[in-house]
Amino acid sequence: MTRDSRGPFAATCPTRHLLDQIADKWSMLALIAIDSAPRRFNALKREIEGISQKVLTQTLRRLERNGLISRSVAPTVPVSVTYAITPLGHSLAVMMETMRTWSIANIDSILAAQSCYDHSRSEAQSLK
Amino acid sequence: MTRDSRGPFAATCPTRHLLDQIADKWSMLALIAIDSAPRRFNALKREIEGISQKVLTQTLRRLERNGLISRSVAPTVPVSVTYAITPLGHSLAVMMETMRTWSIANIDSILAAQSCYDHSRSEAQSLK
DNA sequence: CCGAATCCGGTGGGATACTG
DNA sequence: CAGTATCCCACCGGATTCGG
Repeated sequence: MTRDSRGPFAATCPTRHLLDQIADKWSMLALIAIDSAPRRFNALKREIEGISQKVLTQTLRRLERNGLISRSVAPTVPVSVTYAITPLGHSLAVMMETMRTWSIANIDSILAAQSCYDHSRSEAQSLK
Repeated sequence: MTRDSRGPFAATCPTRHLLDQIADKWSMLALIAIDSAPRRFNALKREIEGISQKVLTQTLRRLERNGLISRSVAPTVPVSVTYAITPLGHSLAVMMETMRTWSIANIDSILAAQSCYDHSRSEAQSLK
């Protein structure tokens, strides 16, 4: 965990560092959502189906800490908080969008591979 | 959790489905590693610093199930198992490589944002 | 060498209630 | 509205052992 001269998989390389921070589905989804337009907290919570408010808060904090989104508070009553993408975050979101496109184009191949795999496994199971 | 017509963040859309499967750092690292060249199990374990053999096995199984890598067993003694990338997996790995390039180019910005964020937080802490 | 199986501690994350 | 605080439990993943 100390030597980092052996390539892109050493524990201390930039790739690992980035992956540690944003390689989870909630971060990516939140980034995509905010990239399309600035959003309020509850709007995001409603839009990202299945996320809890606790996890959303944690996710937004981490994205903000990494300089990928910005958080601005309007001193109204009650307070309204808006999250917006930063230039850095947008350049990352572009790649997320590419992945989104890819997933739509290749979902059928993946589903087919899954059912094929599961099918061959259940066969092996039955003749045990 | 049932209606998927409201856009890319509904629980059942392809993006979510893909993210559920591969949006973790180990999957991405393993995919990049295998994409560069076919590998044996222990070679991967040695290369991907910090992963346990249990988690590596789980990760490889999931990638295989999704048709992103292939697993071939050579009937030698002892058995030698080789993992290789599939065309589908390669097309995904290309994007992972793009992210890797991005992370190297932008790691300084991220690190700067982090220390800036942490610094302002510790200030707020001290005058509480 | 490649993996399956078991045990087990830590923690991620859900549910709920409360605050400014 | 936008969180924070607390409880609590499932499951993730590490260590170890065993098998082909």
